[in-house]
Amino acid sequence: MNTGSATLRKAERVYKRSDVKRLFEGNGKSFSIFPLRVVYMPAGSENEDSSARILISVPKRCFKRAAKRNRVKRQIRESYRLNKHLLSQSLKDSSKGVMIAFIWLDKELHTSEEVASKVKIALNRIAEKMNNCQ
RNA sequence: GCAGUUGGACGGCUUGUCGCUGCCCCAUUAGGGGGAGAGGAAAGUCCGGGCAACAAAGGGCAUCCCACUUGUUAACGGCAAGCAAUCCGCGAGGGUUGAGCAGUGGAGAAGAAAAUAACCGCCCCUUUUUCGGAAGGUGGUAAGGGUGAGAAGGUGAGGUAAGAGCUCACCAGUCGUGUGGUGACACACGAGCUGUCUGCCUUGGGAGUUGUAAGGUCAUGUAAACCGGCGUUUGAGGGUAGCCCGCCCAAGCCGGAGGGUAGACCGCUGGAGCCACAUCGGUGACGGGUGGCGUAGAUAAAUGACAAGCACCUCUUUCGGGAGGCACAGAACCCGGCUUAUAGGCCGACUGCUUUC
Repeated sequence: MNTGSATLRKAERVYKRSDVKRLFEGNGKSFSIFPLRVVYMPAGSENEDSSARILISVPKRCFKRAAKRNRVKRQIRESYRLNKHLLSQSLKDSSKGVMIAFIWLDKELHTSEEVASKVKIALNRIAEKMNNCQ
C-alpha cells in the first residue's frame, strides 16, 4: 500500500460497522478545532496495516440539504488527502495505525482554504500526541 | 416597441495540477494506459405500475378509495380533447365545482315565517260608536316591508274587493317527444307549475399486506423455532385482513436443513429504454413504422478539490478597465405521473396598447 502519495482509497477509510462502534464507544480521544471535532484512536496491534484510516461525518442537523453536506465532506477529504503526509512520518516511527473521525460542527459553509488549515492543525496535534504516547 | 397570456426546450464552456468509483487492455507483482461517471426536478414520498417475499378454495356483509363525458395507457386519483354551471380578466386566457327524477333526516344567528309560511301591511263582510273616522270580530290575500346564502320561479301585462301561474307574452328550471352528437349535452316543439345548502343513504367502478435494509446464495454452524413425508383423536383450541358461512391445521415417528451476529456476492441495471425522421394514423394525449445508440451503478455510499481563462448578469467608469455575482439542488431497485424549489436567458403561438408604412 502506497501511503506516501496523496491518494485516498477505500482501505484508508473506516467503513466497517464494528470499527465505527469501537472508535466512538471505545476509548477514543477527542478535541475540537472549530468547526471540526476530531475523534481518534490508535488501531489495535492485531491490525497489520500501519496506515491511518479516516471517517468523515456531517450531521443532518447542520445542513438539511444533501448537496451542502457533500460539499463539506469533499472539502475535508481533499484537505486530508493533501496533508496526510504530516501524519505518516510519526506513524512510521511508532509503527502503529490510527483511526480518525472528522465531525463537522458548524451550520455554515467555510472556504476550502480555511478547512485545510484546520485539518493541518488537527493532524499535527495527533502526530504530536502519538509521539508522546510512545 | 411596450405590457401580457400560453406552450416548449435549456439551465454554463475550455484548460492545467492532484485525486475518487466501476469497466476494458497490458503486466508475475508493483503499477501503467484507455474510456465512462447526477437531475429537471435526482427532492417531497402524494398517486399508479413492474419486480420480490409472505398470505390466499370460495362466497356474503362491513370498511376504505374513486365519481360530468369520451378517449389514452402496463396502470393511475395522471394526461388529452370536450360538456355544463359559476367567478376573474378589455382580451389572449385562467380559477373553482360536477354520479343520483328513489328513500330519510338536519339547518346556528338574523327574521313574522326556513316549507302545513300571515308579524306589519292590503281587502270584503260585520258589530259598537262621538257617524269624519276609530276600535273589535269572522274571513280572504304571498303584490309591498325588513332578515338571510336561500323567502315559495323572474319581468311585464291582463285580472281582482285585495291578491295569487289565476290567465297571457318573454326568460330560467323540470319532464316528455323529435333531430344532431360515440357521449356529457345542444336545438326545436309540447306539457305541467317549480326553494337553497348538507348528512345518512343509493348506484356504478376498484382495493390482500409489506417494500430492494424486499428477497436469494456462500462461509462459520449447538437448541424446543422451520420444511418435507408417514400418521392421528376430537371438533375443545388455533389459523384464515374486521365479522359470518365455509375451509385448513394439530400429539407422535423419520429425514432435511435452519435462528442471531458481523462479512462477501447476487438482486443491480437492456428497460412499458433513449435519440432521429418535412414518416404514417389521430384535433390531441398517444399509437405504429424505419434507422441509429449502448448511455452511472456507489454501499457509511464515487461522480471531486484547487487555480486560470471565456461566456452571462448587476454596479461603476477617466471608456482602457475595475468590483461583485453566477439559481434550486446530489442517483440509492426500476419506470409513468403529480406537487414543491429554481439565478438567468432562448424559441413558438396568441392578446391589448402604441409607432411607422
